[in-house]
Amino acid sequence: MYRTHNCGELRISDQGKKVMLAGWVQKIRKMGGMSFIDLRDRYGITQLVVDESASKELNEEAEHLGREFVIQVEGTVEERSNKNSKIDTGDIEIKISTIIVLNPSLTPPFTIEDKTDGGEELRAKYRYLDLRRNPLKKALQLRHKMAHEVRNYLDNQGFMEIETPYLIKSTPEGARDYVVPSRMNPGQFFALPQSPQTFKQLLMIAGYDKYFQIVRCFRDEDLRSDRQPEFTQIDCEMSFVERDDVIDTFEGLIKTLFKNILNKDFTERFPKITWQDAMKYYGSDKPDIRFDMKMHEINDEVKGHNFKVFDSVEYVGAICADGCASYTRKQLDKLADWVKRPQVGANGLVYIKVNEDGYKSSVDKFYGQEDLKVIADKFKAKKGDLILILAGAKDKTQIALGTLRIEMGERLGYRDPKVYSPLWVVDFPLLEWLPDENRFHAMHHPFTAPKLEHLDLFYSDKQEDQAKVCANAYDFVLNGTEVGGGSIRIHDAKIQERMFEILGFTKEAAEDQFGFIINAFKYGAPPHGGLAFGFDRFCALFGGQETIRDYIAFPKNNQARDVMLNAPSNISELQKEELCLKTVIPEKK
RNA sequence: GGUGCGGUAGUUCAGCUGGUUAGAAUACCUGCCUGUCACGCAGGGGGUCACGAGUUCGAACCUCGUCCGCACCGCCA
Repeated sequence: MYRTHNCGELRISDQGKKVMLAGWVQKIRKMGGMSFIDLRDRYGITQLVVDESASKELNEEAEHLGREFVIQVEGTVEERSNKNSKIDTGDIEIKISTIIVLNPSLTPPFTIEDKTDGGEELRAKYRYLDLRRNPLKKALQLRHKMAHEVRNYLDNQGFMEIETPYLIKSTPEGARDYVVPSRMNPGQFFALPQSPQTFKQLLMIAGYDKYFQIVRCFRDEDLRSDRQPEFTQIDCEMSFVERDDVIDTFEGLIKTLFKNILNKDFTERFPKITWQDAMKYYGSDKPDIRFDMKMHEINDEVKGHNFKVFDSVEYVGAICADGCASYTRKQLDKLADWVKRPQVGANGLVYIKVNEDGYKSSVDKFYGQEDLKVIADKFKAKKGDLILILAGAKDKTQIALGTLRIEMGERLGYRDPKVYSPLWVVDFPLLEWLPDENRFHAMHHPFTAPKLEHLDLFYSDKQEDQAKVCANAYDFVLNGTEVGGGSIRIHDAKIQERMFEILGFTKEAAEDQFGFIINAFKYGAPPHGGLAFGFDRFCALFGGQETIRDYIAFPKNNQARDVMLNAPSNISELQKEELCLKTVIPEKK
């Protein structure tokens, strides 16, 4: 037996007990005749003490311990003379009688503390040491609890968790696939799933009308702080449902998570806004509605004043930032530079300050006090507010203004990670035009049903009609992050065939890529729909973080490498031969 | 593919306009210390200034290239 208790559970009520503990040496404080040792495990820290009553041997043993040694001790629980209110076990200490070093440790390359001195790269290389730190421990605990709550809720609702294969067929739509060569089928490849989309639909056709799976998905695309090449979805699908049935079911799940994990009650229904309105008022399909600061078009208010920039563009829009009229010329110039960076892409920035003594704008030459007042009133601007105006092509400028809105919200402290503002974005466009490829692609995925009232447009020959078709799709958005998305699916083989037609598939290509599901639709496919949550993002948001890396035990770095394993790596010539692979690395220009 | 920031002691960083024996904090080692919990005090060791080329009497510092990390844009149905 190594231990009778863990390092986080002993209390003053255990006083006098003989106990055995095992764990890692967090810190040793030598005080001359006596030593204190902080012993750590997953559950907490318990102070061990070796004092004058201990033998010489024990004192010596204690002095030769180092950080992160794994030790086992025996001793008696005693009340401390100096208590430490910062830790749960702070009222007691263990007066130890024996120390056994189970395993020594090299000095770790960074400190195993809540606030470590290690940089990200180093911590990634020694991930197993980083995982000993509290913040990561808490993150993984949160993730475990979330997964547990999800399974519990969905099980109670009658959902079945069914596993689907990881070795599947590569398809041209969507993200780049990770592929796996097949030894037994020389020259051919499996793909790892970007999501179990088609399988869950086949399960609906098979009659498993409530399915879910907490499942790994793979996408070979560039990384971000909230994007990993392998990530986890809570993947769900239901039969005999309409959009609001799905939304209701999963709003229930989300509310349960909020209640049981964060103890937050959401009594109201989550708001629903259309994609159109999201773009119009927030310049984003995943609006952060923790703060208002809505965008408004001001074409009518600004055109016809001989200001060529505004007169010549498709769209002029603005936001009103509370209390920012105090911005200096220098600050405004900097902000103008910021919006002109390629990442934002605006051409310039016009401002109106609402000062005590009237309006002051960067376009006073063209607009009088009355003109500026009309604009300010549209935003209900108060004295001290700052109106920021962008102009240009509508789509691009709305997005740029949305980016500026987020920046101003950030600066004004409106993006508190402890405040949660969930919403549903609905009525996405079904199709998106790809000018470079001169074709449509499915905005969500090619199995998404068009809204019934748009079927006429869907069957129209005109591309401008097709572009107007709305999808029966919905995203769940939390604090400006897309956390979930789904749709009612096509369950009619004819509509599915039409969809592939619009997407530019020949009959043969559609048959080749998706024949299995088109065929399945012919054998009694029920109406169905579902959604999938990005589980890593969900966990990160609940933990108040923007980056998902801390919520994944062993994540990849920016270059999609595992720096601890040093993977990916080369394989042997024999392996390559068996897999019919030959290395050809294209030369760089 | 692109933009920005960065790479100096085990670690996190400072190092100004090119001129030093390249510093600080922390970690580590040694000694002292009987109530610490960011213990304290004294001392010590520790550097391929990412790599390569160039400019210069002289480069951690300037130029060019390469590599690596992070954030973002493109991309991610």
